[in-house]
Amino acid sequence: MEPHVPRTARIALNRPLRRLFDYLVPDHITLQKGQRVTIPFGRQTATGLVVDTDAQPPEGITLKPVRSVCEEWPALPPETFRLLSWASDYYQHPLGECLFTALPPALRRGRPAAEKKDAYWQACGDPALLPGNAIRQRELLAWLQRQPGGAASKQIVRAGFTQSQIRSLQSKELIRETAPPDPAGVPEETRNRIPLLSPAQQDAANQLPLPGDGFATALLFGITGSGKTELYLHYLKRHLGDQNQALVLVPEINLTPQTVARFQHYFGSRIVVWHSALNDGERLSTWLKIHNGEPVILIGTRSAVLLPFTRLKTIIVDEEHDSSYKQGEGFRYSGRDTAVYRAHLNNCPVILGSATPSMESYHNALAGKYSLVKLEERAGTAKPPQIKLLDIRSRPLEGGISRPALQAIEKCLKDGQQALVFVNRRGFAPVMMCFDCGHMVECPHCDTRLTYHRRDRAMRCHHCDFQTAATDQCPKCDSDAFKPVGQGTERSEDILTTQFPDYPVVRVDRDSTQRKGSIQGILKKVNSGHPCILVGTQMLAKGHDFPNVTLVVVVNADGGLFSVDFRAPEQLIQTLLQVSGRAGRGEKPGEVLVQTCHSDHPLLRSLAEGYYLPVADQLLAERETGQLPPYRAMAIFRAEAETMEKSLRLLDTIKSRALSDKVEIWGPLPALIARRADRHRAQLVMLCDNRKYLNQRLARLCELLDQNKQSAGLKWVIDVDPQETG
DNA sequence: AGCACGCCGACT
DNA sequence: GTCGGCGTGCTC
Repeated sequence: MEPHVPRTARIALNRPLRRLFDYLVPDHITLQKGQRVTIPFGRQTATGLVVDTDAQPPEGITLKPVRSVCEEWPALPPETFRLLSWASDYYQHPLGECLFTALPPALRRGRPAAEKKDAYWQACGDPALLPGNAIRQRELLAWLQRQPGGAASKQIVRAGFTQSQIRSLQSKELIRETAPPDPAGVPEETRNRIPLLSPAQQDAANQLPLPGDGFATALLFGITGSGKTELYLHYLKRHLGDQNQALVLVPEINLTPQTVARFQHYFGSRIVVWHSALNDGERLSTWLKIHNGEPVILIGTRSAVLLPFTRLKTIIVDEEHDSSYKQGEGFRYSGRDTAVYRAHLNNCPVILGSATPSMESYHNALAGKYSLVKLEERAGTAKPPQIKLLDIRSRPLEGGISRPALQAIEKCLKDGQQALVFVNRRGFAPVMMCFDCGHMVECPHCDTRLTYHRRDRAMRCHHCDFQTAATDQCPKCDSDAFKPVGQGTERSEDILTTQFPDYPVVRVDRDSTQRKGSIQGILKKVNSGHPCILVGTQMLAKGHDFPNVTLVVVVNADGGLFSVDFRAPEQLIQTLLQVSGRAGRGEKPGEVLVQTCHSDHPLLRSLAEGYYLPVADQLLAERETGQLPPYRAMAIFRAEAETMEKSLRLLDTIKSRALSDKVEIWGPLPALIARRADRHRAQLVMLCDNRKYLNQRLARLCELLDQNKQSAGLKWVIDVDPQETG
């Protein structure tokens, strides 16, 4: 008879540890991968996820038993589990933290996987029965009597009452629980409603890979205004099937009520959203829906790709080039790339849509890994805008705007149309400067200048939380000639207001849209069609549609042309085209004026032709010459410590361990912003034409770094496929 | 990440 | 004399 072999489970915890822990499995418990358990961990009790069963436990350690299972089913279904294991390995991030990011906050904290149902209350008694001192209870009862169909506890609390007042009224039987009313407002799916496609759209639609045909990636190159969204809607309507799930990834800024409403128009309550503004309850409820296999179409941002879909049949990644798909800290995954891998695991199609595809996706399309589907015709009768380069060398500028641009704006307004002034603020924020001694105020904790905020006359650091009141005199020489410089939107707004006093100037940027709902007000005003000038940054380039804008002026296009960041030119071109797309939708043709000091720059000249792919070809050629991504895989080691020497020394040891003729190493060098919040930062760039090899090297380096304990205060991270090279 | 253990400064 | 600062080390 065999000796009794105890059953064990290998468990991952939500801790920044590149280690797993083994536990005994009591006889009455059976476990499978992805299941959530409660375990003793040190002196505390923790929630863990089963990663493996009956693995060989390390010797010389007495295993503790698993305390209990949280639920009988795996919180992470097999495909989701494999996706996260892959991501942990690919991005060199601890498995436990990766797995836990796929759980809603409630489940991370060990709460049960059940919805707390929100009790619904209805008034049913006479307020006269209440004692005279129960003023708030009487008010609540009166309030509740005014609510037709009753109200949820949540609403009652929001109206200013408390849970204990509800309980008191319940015990006196003056209110009773009722069934919640049917969710109103969201229409049911209208089965035969389907968007009408133009011949060009239909042609593109016919080329897309279908669910059921297995894994395939399509790059849908659709110019702005070509109607990609109709295409998605049509595709899902035709091919998804009513029992299946679909995932539509969008950048945070594009997940607007308008977008959601457009999807709801065709799919009603099948549409479900996932984004950063959801609260814990909403997150849990949506997560459970997805896990249960309800046939939803989920529109979500980056992290939606990690949800536990069980009937996923199609993935769409809209604006696939958008850099916000890459998480910039912690688990630094790319939502887009993870979506492609998910489609592969799931054997289903994935559609990457963009008017300005990323170099990565375009390269894959050219290499035949992705199919390239083109949609190069604007929907309706709209014509593509004319892009003109306006060389501003030795031209006088007012608030950053040249005479010819002002004249164009004037003409546009006189013709009864709207103009959009785009301030490309990459690297241009207003700073306070002394015009006598040239002094600029720097952050005491970072190697950055403080930026000036006119609204509250404060100077702030964009890299830490330091702020201070702006002074009227130069803090160094006391001169009165201490003024904000730079090309902030506020400056341009001033100039335009004085130049065109008869027309409204509407500023659209972070500051002016922060108040909730104010963007709606702005849109309403602008969409009324009266001539006006819109001034803004990045926000203007994305999402919102301004059908009456016929002129776009780009104040400053040069920021990205000669940057140290190899992705800057690509991002510049994408932004310029994106903002150009704001001009002349509908009947009116658009004009775009790009102010530049380098009108002979090949990229800009190519852009002025109005077509993206030739510019993309040029950008790709530059990447190939430099052997940069996507031609080689890139990873960055970043280190920070209380001194630069410490950071550089660590990276030097990493470099010596990583040296190989297969890997090219740059640095170590201080980061672009070398000191941030009093920490000194440096980085080491690694390039390799064999991604697998680089990945193995990185894994080995992590192992070594984990074994040798670092001196205190020294922190390091790996960024695979970095978006920011500074 | 937590949490405990541990060894040095200002206090009832 | 002790309360508590956060440096260091460990968690199956």
